[in-house]
Amino acid sequence: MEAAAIRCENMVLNSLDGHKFPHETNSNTNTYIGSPADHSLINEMDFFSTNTSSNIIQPVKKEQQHHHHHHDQQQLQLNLNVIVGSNNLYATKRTAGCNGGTKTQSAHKLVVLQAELENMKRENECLRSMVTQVKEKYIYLQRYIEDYNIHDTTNNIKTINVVKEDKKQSLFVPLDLKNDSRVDSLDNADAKFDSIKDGVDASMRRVRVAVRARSEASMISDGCQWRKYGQKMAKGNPCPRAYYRCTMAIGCPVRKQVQRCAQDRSVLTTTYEGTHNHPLPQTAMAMASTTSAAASMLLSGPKSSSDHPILSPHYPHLTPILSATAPFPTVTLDLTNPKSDHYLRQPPFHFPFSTNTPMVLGHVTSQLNNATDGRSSDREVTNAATAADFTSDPHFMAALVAAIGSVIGNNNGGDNVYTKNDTSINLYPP
DNA sequence: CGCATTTGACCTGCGC
DNA sequence: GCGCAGGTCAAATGCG
Repeated sequence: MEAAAIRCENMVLNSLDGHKFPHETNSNTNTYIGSPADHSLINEMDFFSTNTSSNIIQPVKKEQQHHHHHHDQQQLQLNLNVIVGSNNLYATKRTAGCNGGTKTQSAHKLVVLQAELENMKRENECLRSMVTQVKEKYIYLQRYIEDYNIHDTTNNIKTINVVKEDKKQSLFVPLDLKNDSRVDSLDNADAKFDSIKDGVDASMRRVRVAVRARSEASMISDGCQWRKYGQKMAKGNPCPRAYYRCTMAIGCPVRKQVQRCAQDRSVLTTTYEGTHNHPLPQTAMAMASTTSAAASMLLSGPKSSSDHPILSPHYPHLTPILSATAPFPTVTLDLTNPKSDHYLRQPPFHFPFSTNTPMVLGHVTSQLNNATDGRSSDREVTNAATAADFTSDPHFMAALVAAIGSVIGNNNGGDNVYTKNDTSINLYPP
């Protein structure tokens, strides 16, 4: 805070360089404290110098030499004296050697002080005007940066943080300006930065990827460490829903829900939410990259349908679809359908997760996440098109293939191919 | 005893 | 405004 105040003081003083003060045009009659035209520092004034050829007010050079090493500090003090007013100046002059003069001297002194006061008032006006200009320029730049970030929020979380941090470092609001309405706008801008960042973070955390798989275990092992923090009975499902949070790193926002399917108790639905903020073991990379890619896709929105891959009609089981019934955008990967034999010619596929019971990988399809309550809505129809666009994203599909490859345990290092140019998935080449 | 799990209470958003 | 459902918290409990 103190450093910021000093920096602002320097900024204001620097901004005064080259500025022409009103009194500069009248320098023959008076010498002014802190005048840019007179860079020699004046600590005290000898109002009663015997040197009649000089100006009325003479700087005391001896004092200047004594305090040369306190240049900046004393300049600040002098500016403070200017603001305080004439009383302090009068006291200063008394200490400069006034031994009590005649009435003529007092009258003369009064005239000098009044003139001094008037000029100081003008100087203060100039300073105030310059501070206002600096402040207005800052607000303009602030809004410019703000608008720039609003129009580029898809991949700029880091940008927002950097700009906000820089804004905090550069922000200085003088105490006597805090009641200014324009200063309040700075606070609003700051709050707006927070809301933008929080909004992005919240949306990142709310995007979900659900995996349906057959397992007799209470929870599939996906390579991460989880801690259970709650359990609830969900409506329409006699099986409780368990809530877990990632404990591999402090503050990791990733959470998951585990619940058995009401129609088929052998099916376990695991819903992931959020992105890990820490390195992951190899066994957890596939699933994490899938959820991360899905989250990114949902945030960036559907792409143009003009470049749809051919995989959707040929591999309908690899078409993730947004959930319409879930409260948040959700992509469900269904690994339970036995019709997968038609597509996957290497049965049985053993689930690599550390469940005690091997699971037969079924039809690798994606479907609406309505397994728990069977509800449907109009949103399903509208989201179907969105989901079709969703699958056209090569990054998401690459991550999806990686996850599926790890799930089915048949990823033999490069055989499972998905390329942007081919826009197709070849899980099992001939 | 420390850590993980359980479980009831509490909060929040949404629909009526 | 009220009730419901989903989600989270935190004290109580269990276990190694």
